[in-house]
Amino acid sequence: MISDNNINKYRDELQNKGIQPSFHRLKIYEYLKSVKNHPTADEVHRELTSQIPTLSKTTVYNTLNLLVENSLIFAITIDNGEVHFDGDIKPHGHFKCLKCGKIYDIFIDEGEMNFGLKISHEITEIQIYMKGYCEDCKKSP
Amino acid sequence: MISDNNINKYRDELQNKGIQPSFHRLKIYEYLKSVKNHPTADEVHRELTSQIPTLSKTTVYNTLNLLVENSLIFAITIDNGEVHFDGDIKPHGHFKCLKCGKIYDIFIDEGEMNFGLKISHEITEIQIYMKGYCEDCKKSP
DNA sequence: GTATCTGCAAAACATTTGCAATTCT
DNA sequence: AGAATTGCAAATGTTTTGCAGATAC
Repeated sequence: MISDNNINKYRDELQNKGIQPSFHRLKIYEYLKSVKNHPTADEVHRELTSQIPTLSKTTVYNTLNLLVENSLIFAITIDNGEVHFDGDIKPHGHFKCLKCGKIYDIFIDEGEMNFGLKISHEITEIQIYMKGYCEDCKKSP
Repeated sequence: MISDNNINKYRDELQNKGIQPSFHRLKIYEYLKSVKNHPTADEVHRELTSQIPTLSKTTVYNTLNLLVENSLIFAITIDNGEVHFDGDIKPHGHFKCLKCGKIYDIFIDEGEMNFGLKISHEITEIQIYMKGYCEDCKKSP
C-alpha cells in the first residue's frame, strides 16, 4: 500500500467533518487521495473490489456523495453521462480531450481564478472545464 | 412572437453550418436564442409543445445535440442530473445556487479567461462554473 | 441496545437507439 | 424517387431509494 502512512491523516480529516471513519469510507477516501486520475463511481468500485470483495456500489455512491457534501473531494461534471471524482481540492481546472476522452489537470494560478469579479453571490466552489484536442490527439482530430 | 424578425438570421446561421433549417429545428434554435434562462431538454420540449403539439422529445434531443456539435449553443453540465442549454455563446461563466437551484450568468471579461495558460492542448471551449448561495438565499443558507 | 452503516434489488431519471412513417426537394 | 427528418417505443446507463441485515459504539 502506497500511502498507508497517510491513513491517520485521512481518518482525522473525516472525523473533523463529523464523518465516522469506517473501514469502507476510509478506503474510498484514501483511494481518491492517492490516485492521480479522475475516476467515476464505477471505476472506484471496480478498483477497490479487488481489495475489498464485499464492497457494494451503493456504499461507493453513498460515500462519494458524503465526501463531496463535506468538501473533501470534488465532483467533476465535465462529462454528460457520468460524474468523475477528484481528491485534489486545491483549485485547478480540467481539460477533456474530445478525441481520446482523457481528463487532464490544468494548474491555474489561484490569483487568476477570481476574474476580477464583483458579484454579490457567496461563492463556495469554482470549476473550470476546458475541451478540445490534447497534445497527443492534436495531429489527427 | 417576440423575435420573428430574427428568423431569417437564425435560418442563415443554421445553413452556414450545413444544417437544414427545418421548421422544428428553427423553432428550437429560436427559442434558445430568445430565452434568458438555461432550459433543459425537457423544459425546451415542454415549452414548445404548447405551440407545436406534435414536437417529440427525440427531435428536441436530436436538434440540441446537433446545435451543440456545431457550436451554435452551449451545453452546461453544472448539474449532475441533467444538461442545461444556453443560446448565448459569447464567453461567460455560470453560477448555480445550492439552495434555490437557479443558474445565473456571470459576465467575465474575455481577457480574464485565458488564465495566463501556456499549455500544449488545443482548446475549443471553456466553461466556468461557480456554486454557492445567491444574493437572495445568502441570508439563510 | 440503539443508532449507524452496508448491500441487495428495484426504481427513477435523463438520454440514446432502432426502425418505420412522414416530409421535403 | 430519394434523402433527410421525425416520432414512437424500447433500450441503455448512471444514480437514487426502500428496506432488511449487519456492524459499531
